Formats: sequence, structure tokens, C-alpha cells
Amino acid sequence: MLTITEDLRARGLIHQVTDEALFDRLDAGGLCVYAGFDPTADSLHIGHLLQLCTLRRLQLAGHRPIALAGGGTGMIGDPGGKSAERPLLSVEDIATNVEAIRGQLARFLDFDDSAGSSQALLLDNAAWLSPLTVLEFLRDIGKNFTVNQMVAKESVRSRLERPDQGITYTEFSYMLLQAYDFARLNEDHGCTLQIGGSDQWGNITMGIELIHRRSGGEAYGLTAPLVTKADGTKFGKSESGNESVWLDAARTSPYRLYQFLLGVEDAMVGTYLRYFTFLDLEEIATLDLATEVRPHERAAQRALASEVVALVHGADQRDAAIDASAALFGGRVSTLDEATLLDVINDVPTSSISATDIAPGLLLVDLLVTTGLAASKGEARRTVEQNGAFVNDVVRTGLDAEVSARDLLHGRYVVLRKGKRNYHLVTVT
RNA sequence: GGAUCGGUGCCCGAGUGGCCAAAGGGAUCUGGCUGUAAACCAGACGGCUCAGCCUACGGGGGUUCGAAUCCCUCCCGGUCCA
Repeated sequence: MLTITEDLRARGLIHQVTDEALFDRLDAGGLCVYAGFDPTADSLHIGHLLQLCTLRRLQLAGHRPIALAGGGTGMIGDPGGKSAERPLLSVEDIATNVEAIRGQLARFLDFDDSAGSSQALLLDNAAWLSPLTVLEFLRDIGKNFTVNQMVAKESVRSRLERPDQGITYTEFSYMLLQAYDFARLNEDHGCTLQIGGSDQWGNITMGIELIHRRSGGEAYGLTAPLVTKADGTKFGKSESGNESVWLDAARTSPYRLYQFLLGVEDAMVGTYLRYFTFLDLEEIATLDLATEVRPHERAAQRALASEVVALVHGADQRDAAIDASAALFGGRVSTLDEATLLDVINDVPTSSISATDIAPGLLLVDLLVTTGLAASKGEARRTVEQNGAFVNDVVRTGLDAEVSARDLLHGRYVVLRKGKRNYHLVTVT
């Protein structure tokens, strides 16, 4: 049995630590750990997954995790990683978002009393940041830091170096608020460890410094590596377009999450398995070997997709996503019985048209636009011209191609596909 | 407040009176290869009633046969001076 430190190391989850002494503490158990989540949207996305998993690992190892919703800091905006000033959210939006995120966190962390000393907590820093007055802030927090050191932080420096961007005083202050969060959690909950992405290093060390100055207490920081794709770009944008991959089923369906993970590059799948799954390391090593020897089977990708979807959405949703994938990519859409078709296509975008519209035949090009598969008629034309438009799994060519009543499956469905994997179900009503 | 540089398509970035729907790169989309991978190759990439037309180069106005390109003015950003 590996210690938690060994496990984290072996999974490549440790990028930087403020003090090696942390590892002994971790292995001893009983720490209180926190990670922050900015409520910039009403759902967490795949970029949060690593922190969620790490908090979970720590909880399983006997530590108490605190998920800190940035209800207060979210009103400011972290300058780190942002290329430009971020629009501010309204107080109401933030409150709504915090509530929505609470539910998602519960899938990863055990908030139940039965967890005892490792019971997870969800706190909102608005609780202490909102009442804070400017004068208190300047006297109690600001006094502990020099502008010199703040300017030297990477998050600020990068913005200062881009003459076309700049940084406002508001965002500049962000790191002090985050430092204060850590100090408060340290004082109020005995929290001694903050974890975060590697971009959080500067903010975390500021917090530790504030703790040292205020109370002389013990505090550590641990950062995870940046999750990237093989080419170094950001992980987490869906292959179709630039949308994020969300953990909310209404924003990114389980099927699409499954597909996203199934499409992970060979070069990265082992890394992601270590980051995002709770499979043990021997098992992952076996999957690595499988990728090397029988890459076409994509056993590692299947395991990754299956594990993560089950974690995020539950086993039932995972199973449904697997079934849907098998049917859709097996090119068997037109042979499925009605119940199976609907079942399988459950997560695919849907729209309906009236029987009278389709009876005389609709131009495929127009249908691609109305279903949203193509953004414009021009794009729809291109897709057809380039042999990328499929009706019930069969290519349709020619700009004058039509979809008519003859194409209906079970008398009322048409499955449209653009390219390899963009499906849309049209129901005739 | 003064001086100065700049604001171009999803992003970066050329263009400085016609040959500009606007070079080049990135992103994206489709096809090919393959394994629903990567890399690579090919094509596409403002909109439409698509051999044509319309809308576009921060906003508005003007000069001109003709402007992203010249002039005026306003807005926004950078830098330096006060």
C-alpha cells in the first residue's frame, strides 16, 4: 500500500511544494486542506477536475478537504492566466453559481457527518470578504506586503509586460484577498495546506506568508502540474469548436464527455488516467502497455472515459454513454429499433419539424442550418460539397440533395450527421 | 491637459488611393490515411436568392470616378511629458 505522498508522486500530481516537510504531515493524516473554485459559471468544468480529484484523494487518505467557493474573490477576478481584464459578475449571479457548484462538489467529496474528522466542507469566502472594510483590508492585510513583491509575481508581471493589456488595481488586489482566505481558513479551521494549479503558486505563497506574519502558524502549499495536451495547448476544449467541457450534464452531456475522453491522444492517455481516475497504478501501467501494443483497441481511452463519466455522472449515465457510442460509431443507426434509437440518441442534440414541412422534401443544406449542425448556409454547402453530410449514416452528395419522408426511420426520425461525429436527431411531429 | 503611437476578419498580423472579402500564420470545419489517436496530405474558411449581389478594416462625417488606405471629428488602448 502506497502512502498518499507516494501515490501523488507516482501519479505526477506534484509540481511544486513549499516545504518537503509537508509530506510527513500528509502521510500522518488529519490535515485540513483547501482548494478554491471561482464561481464564474454555474458549473465546474474539466479544468477543475484535477483539483477535485486531488481533494478526493486527500480525503480518502484521511484529511479534511475544504472546497472554497470564491463568492467574494469571484467578484474581482484572478488576473493569473487571463490575457485581459475579466468582466465582473453580479452578486446574484455569483450566489446562483455557488449553489450550482455545491451539488457538483458533492460527487467528489463526502460532505456527510459520517465522514467524521475528514468530513468535507464547502465555504464561501464572501462570508469574510464582504464584511471587510477597505480600511481594515489596507491595515490588516495590505500592510504585510510590499508592492515590490506583488509586482514581481508572474501573474502580474505578464500583464505588465503586455503593453496592450495592462491590469487594473482591482485585479492587482486579487492575490491579497486570496492570501487572506488562506489565513482565515488557517485561523478558523486549522487549515494548513492549500492546493492549486501551478498558476496558483504565487497566490498560495502569499497566503503562507500572511499566515506567518499574522500568527506564525504552520502552512504549506502544493501545486499540480498544468494539464495540457501533447502539443502543449490547453486541455479541456471540446474538439468541436472552443467550448469548454463542463461537468454539468445539461451543458455537456455524459455522451459528449465520454466522447471527449475517448478521443484523448495516445501520448497523453496514461497521464490523464493517473490524474483523473482512481484506478490503481498497476492497472494503469497495464493500460499503458495496451496502448503501446494494441493502440487501435484504445483500452486506455475507454477506461479513462468510463471512469471519469462514472465519477462525474454516475454509473448509469456511463453505461448509456458507452451504448450510445457503440451504436453511433458502429454506423448502425438505421438498423436500430425505435426504443434503442431513442435511448442511444438521448444525449444528441434534437430538434423537430412538422410532417407537412418534410413531406415535399427539404433541402439537406437548409436542414443542416436549421438543426444547427452548420452555422450558415455557406458552411452547410461546403459540408455537402466536401462529402461531410450524412443522412442515417449514408453520405448525401449534391447541393440539391433533399431529405424527404422516404428517409424517415420508424416513420418519424432522421439522424443527421456532419463529419465524423456531429449528430443531430430530427423528429417529425 | 500636452506629445506620440495604435485600433484590420475567431485570434495574431500584413496592407497605406483602384488588381482587397483584404497577404501570411494560428484556430476551426470537411475529406484522405489510420485506430472515433497523433503526425501528415488535400480542400474550405463574412453572408446571401452564389458565374452575381450585399455587408465589412473602432464610430460618424467628408475628399475622390474610386478609400482599409487621404482629411475632419468622436470613442477606446499603449507610451512619454505635465
